Amino acid sequence: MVTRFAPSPTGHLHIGGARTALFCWAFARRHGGKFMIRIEDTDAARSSLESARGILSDLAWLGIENDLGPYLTPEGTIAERDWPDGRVGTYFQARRVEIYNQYIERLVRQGRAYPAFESNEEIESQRKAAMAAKQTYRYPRPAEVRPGLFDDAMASRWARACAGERHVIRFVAPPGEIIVPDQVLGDVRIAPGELDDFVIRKADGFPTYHFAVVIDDELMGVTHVLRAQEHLANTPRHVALQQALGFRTPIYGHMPLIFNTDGTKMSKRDKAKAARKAAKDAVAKNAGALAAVEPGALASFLAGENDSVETAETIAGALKIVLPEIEVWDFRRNGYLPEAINNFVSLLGWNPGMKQADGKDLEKFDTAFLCQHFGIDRIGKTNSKFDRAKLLSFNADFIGAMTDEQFADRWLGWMREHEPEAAAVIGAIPRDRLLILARALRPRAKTLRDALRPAAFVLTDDAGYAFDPAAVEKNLLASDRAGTKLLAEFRPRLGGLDPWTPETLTALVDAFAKEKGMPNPGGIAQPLRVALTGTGVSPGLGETMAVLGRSSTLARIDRCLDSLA
RNA sequence: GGCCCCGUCGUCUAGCCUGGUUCAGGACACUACCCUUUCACGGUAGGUACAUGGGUUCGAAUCCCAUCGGGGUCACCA
Repeated sequence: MVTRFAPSPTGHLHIGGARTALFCWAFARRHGGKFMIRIEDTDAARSSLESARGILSDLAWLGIENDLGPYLTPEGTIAERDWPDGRVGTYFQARRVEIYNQYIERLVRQGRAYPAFESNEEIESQRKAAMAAKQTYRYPRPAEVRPGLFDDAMASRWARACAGERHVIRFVAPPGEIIVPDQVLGDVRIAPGELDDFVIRKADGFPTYHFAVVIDDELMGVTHVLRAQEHLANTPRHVALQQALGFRTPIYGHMPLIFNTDGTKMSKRDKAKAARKAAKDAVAKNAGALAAVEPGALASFLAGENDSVETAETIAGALKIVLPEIEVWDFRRNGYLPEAINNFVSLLGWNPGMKQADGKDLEKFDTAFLCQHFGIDRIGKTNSKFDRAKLLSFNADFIGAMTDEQFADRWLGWMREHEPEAAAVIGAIPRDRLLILARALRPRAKTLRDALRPAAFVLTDDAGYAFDPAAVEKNLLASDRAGTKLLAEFRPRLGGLDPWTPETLTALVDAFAKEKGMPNPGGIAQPLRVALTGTGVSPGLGETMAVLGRSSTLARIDRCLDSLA
């Protein structure tokens, strides 16, 4: 049994693609088969090795490993794995053109395909005319083409093509009904005459998607094809081709689509939309808000003339907003965990249908579970919407389930990749304090990036943070500087505390509050918090002071007191 | 528009195949309350769904039909 994930390397790995890959992989694992990756780079203009590398990297990050096809070496180069007998060679379609051409010629000589010489423009104008007349355009097969015959007319067409005349190769669509067997949807029947003579080799000599897929699925031994439902309409073409070539038809399963919550397709354009909206708001409030963005680019972007992701990201950076995540890379960069993505995405269009011991639905599981239980029979038919809030909750749960050690390591690992400056500071903190920091941050973080915000107080030195005027007013100056006075009174008690731990520090604060007859420790905790972090919001004070250490804690209090004196 | 697919809480879904045990269960989100040193975490409680209309049947979320609604696709892109 062989399943495959066959991305075209024209960008990052889309979250929907991740689900497809995950399911194909899990299905192969479940049945002891092989999982293959094939790169569909027959669109020479749009494909790039860079994209292929990115997709492979995202797949590896998710923990999806292929048995066949390209993979990323530790050095960052792309290598390929083949069957032991080397029967496939390469899994990059652009390098397999000669193979496709052999089959093209075979079909032509059997009268099942033929060169066509109309220009793109001719076809395009005919199509437009048909559309204008509200009719479905179907390429009219030339009268001289006789299905199943390679006669003089065909031979002459072939000769013109071989002589270098610009042409495409079209497939002779079969006359009968086509049945697409689908394990998710059931048999889908397409009436006779629905298919026209579609192109199987482009004028540039590359096969079209339809042709390359059919040849490769056969040659690479693919037995099961799981893909998104947007491909369903293509499948009759593939079945027709398989029959003409005498190939077997793999088992198909078309999976429901994934949309945004508002029902629109999840696409890169969502980033542009979000950035444009934020930018317009910002510029309305303050004309100079986006000085960081090149004016010409900004103007055309705001006018909706383009959806440049670069411009969108520059704007997001300047405005400190987070763009909607669409691709795996976005989630990765924003501090999502692969286990959360895998788990969440598994539930889009599939469900294990099991109960936990407490009777609730089982919906938290890892990829090992998926590899044990995934089956086509439980793939749903209805499209789903990508609910970021639920993903976020899953991510938070995975973070919550970590130990402080695990969190510290993974947080740092993420930071080294995505926030090197912060990593330099946090990485220099001694291990014991780092673990206290992890303990303080972990319950407050839904993503790894989230943890950066409450960690702001350790990212600056003792004189490097600013005091939030409102917080200072409320907690230190109000009521005749009550907070300031308490803070000054509390400060000396820190001097002799031993040991300096979150627990002893918390106890010290509590004792002081009690001694002063406060109803709760807030009266001293809040002034202290503002002194130490500059704001009224921070992790628990015990942890905060423990991470800071005695000298920093005292220095920060002194600096605060001095600034108010 | 043609062809094709789909239709259970706001969202993801269980239940549907093998009608009754379901005036429909879970999760996320939401609301209220509790906990609390800020922010979070946590705890408890709550509201919200079988698209509509016809059949079939003693009985339908479950079977059939129609309507309506949503989606995909109609490239020398994949």
